[in-house]
Amino acid sequence: MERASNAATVNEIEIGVLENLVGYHLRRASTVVGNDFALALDGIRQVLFAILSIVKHNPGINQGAVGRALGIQRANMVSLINELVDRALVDRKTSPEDRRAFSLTLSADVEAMFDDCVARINAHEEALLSDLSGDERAVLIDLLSRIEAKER
Amino acid sequence: MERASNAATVNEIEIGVLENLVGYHLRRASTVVGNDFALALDGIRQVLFAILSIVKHNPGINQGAVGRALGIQRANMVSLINELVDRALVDRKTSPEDRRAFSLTLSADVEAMFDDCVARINAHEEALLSDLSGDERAVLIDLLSRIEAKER
DNA sequence: TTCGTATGTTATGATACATATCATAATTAC
DNA sequence: GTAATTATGATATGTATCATAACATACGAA
Repeated sequence: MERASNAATVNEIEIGVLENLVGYHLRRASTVVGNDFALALDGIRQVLFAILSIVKHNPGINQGAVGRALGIQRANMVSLINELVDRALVDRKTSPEDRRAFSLTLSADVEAMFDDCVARINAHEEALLSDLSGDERAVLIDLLSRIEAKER
Repeated sequence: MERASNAATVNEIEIGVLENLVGYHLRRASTVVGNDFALALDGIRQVLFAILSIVKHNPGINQGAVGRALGIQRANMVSLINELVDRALVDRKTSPEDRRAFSLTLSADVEAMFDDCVARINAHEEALLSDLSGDERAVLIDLLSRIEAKER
């Protein structure tokens, strides 16, 4: 290969206005982190871990509330919770207070597995953010949170 | 509703470790921006605009190179380019230098439409980033770029 | 000329995400 | 207290994203 000065073949591709678009960089960075997360966690997807974290910190919560916290539609929560229940990571029993709803909790013995996930995630984030100082990481999370707040 | 102090019903849901995970916030922020992009652009998805930008700034580029620049697999580029060609936004002709490849260029009269997209995107980003100063936006893009560089 | 590689393509499957509709149960309004 | 409204989980459906494997054709290098 290496056919002279053809942008198609070389690494000198101009991305144009994309360069200054926050949305573009968010997308790319999010994908990079998501892919590395998948490699590091092996089976526990980002969504699944997010649900586990919500359930762990809010025992007895129901599907709809988890979905609302994470921006996931009720309809799409069903199979996600099924998946977690099938894998014995989450216990689902009908709520005593509301017979329509399920009360979700982490299954027994999942705490240790959860902590292991956290350790792997910390290592994975550490690897991806090794170029960023502690201050920079805090600034990043702050800036991202302020964008999240614009959701409608 | 409003059933006493049940986390499931109130807005006081603890997201736990997610709070400090860059990956989580990247995902949420990226989704917020992506959804607003869709509302603002009406029909031109983020990917499609990204491709248009690459083609505009690298006339004659081929599909594979565009995909490499954007992190899109060759196989998945096919239907995306088809879509742009069908909508008369991109011209595709076999490259004179390489009969396997297509030479991609913006269709005639698409420049104006492209500029209109840019204007809408700028307005949409301005709305989402209104809480961030110019410095903060620059810092954000810098931090995101440094994460993107970790792709493997 | 042959062999390895690049390009575009097709097929396929997993995941993500939105919408509409439904039955049941709970809440609110009257 | 009954009726209307709303909430919850579920099912079905469709679109978009993204990865992988396999193929034909064309190019480049040995």
